[in-house]
This record gives sequence, C-alpha cells and structure tokens, in this order.
Amino acid sequence: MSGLRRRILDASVALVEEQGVRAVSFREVARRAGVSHQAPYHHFGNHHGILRAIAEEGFSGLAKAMRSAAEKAGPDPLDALTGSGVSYVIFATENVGHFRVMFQKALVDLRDEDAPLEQAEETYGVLLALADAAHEAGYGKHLGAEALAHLCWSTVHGIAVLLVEGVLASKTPRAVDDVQGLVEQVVGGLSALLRRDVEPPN
Amino acid sequence: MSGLRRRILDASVALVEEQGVRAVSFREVARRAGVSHQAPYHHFGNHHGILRAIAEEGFSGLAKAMRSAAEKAGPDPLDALTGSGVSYVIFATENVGHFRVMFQKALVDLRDEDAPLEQAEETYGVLLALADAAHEAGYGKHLGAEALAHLCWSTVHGIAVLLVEGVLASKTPRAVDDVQGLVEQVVGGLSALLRRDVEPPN
DNA sequence: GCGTGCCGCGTGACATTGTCAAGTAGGAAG
DNA sequence: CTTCCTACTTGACAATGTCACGCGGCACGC
Repeated sequence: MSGLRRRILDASVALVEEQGVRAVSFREVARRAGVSHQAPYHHFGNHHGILRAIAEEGFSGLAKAMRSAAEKAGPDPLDALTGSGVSYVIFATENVGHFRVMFQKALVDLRDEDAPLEQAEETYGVLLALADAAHEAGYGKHLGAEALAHLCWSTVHGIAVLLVEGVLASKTPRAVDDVQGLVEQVVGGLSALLRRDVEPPN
Repeated sequence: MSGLRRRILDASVALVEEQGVRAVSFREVARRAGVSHQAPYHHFGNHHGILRAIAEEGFSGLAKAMRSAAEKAGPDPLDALTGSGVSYVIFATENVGHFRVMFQKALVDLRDEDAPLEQAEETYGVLLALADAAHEAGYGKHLGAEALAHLCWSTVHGIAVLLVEGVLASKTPRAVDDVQGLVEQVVGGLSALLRRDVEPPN
C-alpha cells in the first residue's frame, strides 16, 4: 500500500501545472518524490502510464464535480445544465495539471482500441443526461438534444481552455481578470440565450 | 534567403500534427530537412523559437481566414460572425500542427512581457470587431459586446479543440464523424439562438 | 590583389532524458 | 530454510537540447 504512487502522481500534476506537460520527466518526478529514477517506472510502466493515470483521475473528478453541481442546482433542468457547466470551468482552473493532460490525443488516447478511457465516457454520459433532460424540458428544442449537448460542451470547454492557458485573462479592456466573472459572462450568457428562447421576456 | 528555414518549419508542423508537440525534437526536424542537428538552432535560437514561429504563422493565418470568411458572408453582421466562426474551426482542423501549438502557455506565451505575440492580438481584434458589429445590429443585446465576443470565441474554440483532439469524433450515436456536420451543429446552433433572440420565428 | 568580417552550416562534446537489464532488501508461503 | 514476490535501487545505453568551435563563401574596404 505504498503511498509512493500517490506522491509521484501529485508531483507530476504539480509539474504540469507549473511548467507544462513537456516538463514532466520521469526522473524529475522521481527526484521530487525522493526516490530513484526507476521507482515511477515500476508503478506506471512508462511515461504514458503516468499521463494516463492523471487523465483517469481528472475525468473521474470532473464527472463527480458536474454531477454534484447539477444536484445542488434547482429543479429546472437548465439550471442543472448551467451549474454543471460552471463547475466544469471551475474544475479546469482548479486542476490545471489534470485538465492539460486530459484533452491531448498525443498524450492520452481517450478511445484507444485496447483500453478506452472509461472515466471519459462516464463524463460524457453525465453531460448527455443533463442535456437530454434540458431538451425534454423544451430548452434548445429546435437544436436537438445531441446538438444542445455539443454546444454546451464546446462552450464550457472553450472558456476553460482559454482561461487555463491564459489567453483571455487580462485581455479584456475592463479588468475581468477573475475567473468567476468570465465564467458568469460566458456560461451565463449561453444559459440566458437558451432560457429566453423558451421564455421570451418581452 | 535560404529556404531551409521554411523546410524546418514545415517539418516541425508535420511532426506536431502526426505525433504531438512532444515529438518535435530539434534533431528530428533537422534529419527530416536533411541537415545537421545544429542548422535549426541557427535559425530559431532554441526549441521555443521554432514553436513561437509556428504560433506566429498560425495566428496570422487564422486572422486571415476569419477576415476572409467574414467578407464572403452576407451583409448581416451575424452572418459575418458566424462565417468567421466556422472558418475558425475549419482552420483548426486543417492546420492541426499550428493549432496545437498556438494555445499552450508553456509552449508559447502569448503575452510575454518582452515580446507579446502581436499576431494573436490581431486575431483577437478581428473577433472583437465582428462581435461589436453584430452587437450594434442588436444581436446578443442583453449580453454586451464583450460577452458576445467571449461567448462566440469560447464556443468555436471549444469545438475546435474537441475535434482536433479526437474527443468528439465518432463519439455520437449517429455517425456524425464529419467535421462539417459538427461545426454546423454547434456554430449554427449558437447562431440560430442569437438570431431567434432578435427575430422570434413564432 | 588581399585581409577582415559575417552568415550559414557542420562537428564534437556534455549533461540530461526514457528505457532496458540486473540487482537487493524484506516479507509471505511452503 | 528455501522460494517466491513486491518495491525498489544501480548501472548502462541511445537519443535529446545546448554550448563551443571550425569551415567555406561572399561582401566590403583598401
């Protein structure tokens, strides 16, 4: 029950967050964990093994965060969908080390023939269920449930990437440097559009 | 006026597309270009130099594509905004090698204090202008021009990333494997929402 | 003519990396 | 006591980014 595996994972995630995926060297994480350069190899097989483990943990946590946010939201399916969207972005900004690894084909093949990443499938399932419920309730009716899911996913994923990679931060005229503000702006904006499409304010 | 610089850049972009950024080794691109392992170093200074050059070329091409698409669209500002959004995604899928490098802080710091990437600023300017025009025409009025720009950017960037990294492809029940279909679905969906918010179909 | 730079590129070397091969301590099982 | 097995360590190898330096050619002043 060696806690070494955990220490190595933590060190790797921290490295990704600080200096990007490229900086994650087998030997550096070993050094940070205070073990020999072969100890990580024993736990993860090879370099891809560590990245895959990070991605598994990441998708698992993301699915949990989305489900939890959806439950905490009100009874309106759109509120649940919006809440999970916000939690998606928050998760990304609070788990940069995981998030950076999760969506790069060259690092982790989500649909590897031999071993597709089931945690990713699970996350997609959560999204689809929420979008379906919202669609059933009439939101984005003319789009179709699948299109609604893809639209929401694209939007939250886009804002997450732009935030995490520092593309948007402090780019705006007014200092909208805080994450919360941008998330509200974007996710809230899409949510408002969907709601006004069903309940025109007049 | 050595064409070697171009050959090295092309080889690098091809490598990113085939095997991800991690595979771009100084020596491998030199080998592919048929020169010594120090020739690239002479042209780009160091590893980051190549990636930065790729990003510059990428943002430059992206801005051009967006402007061109906006001009080709009809007179309606929303059509221009939508068209440039579609071109954004198309650019990403047709220039994966560039796109992957452009939005990773650890590879290219867009707002480096010493030398911010002006091509990126230019691209952002194109987006802002299009969003402003659409906002002036009444689209996304309750959002604000800036929020409209961020919403559109997030959505097209999100779908672009998910497509390029193979996250969405063949994930849907019905085989919506073709890029065009997904782009229409997502970008067209957002566009429709914005239009119906102004011109309710009834 | 001829030296004197510089530009583009090649050669050689060094520390560092991922990975393979072969150990070793310690406990459980027989 | 022997025989595994697990969790690591040590040592080696080819490959990588980078530094220092060498080398041919071309432009320039004189």
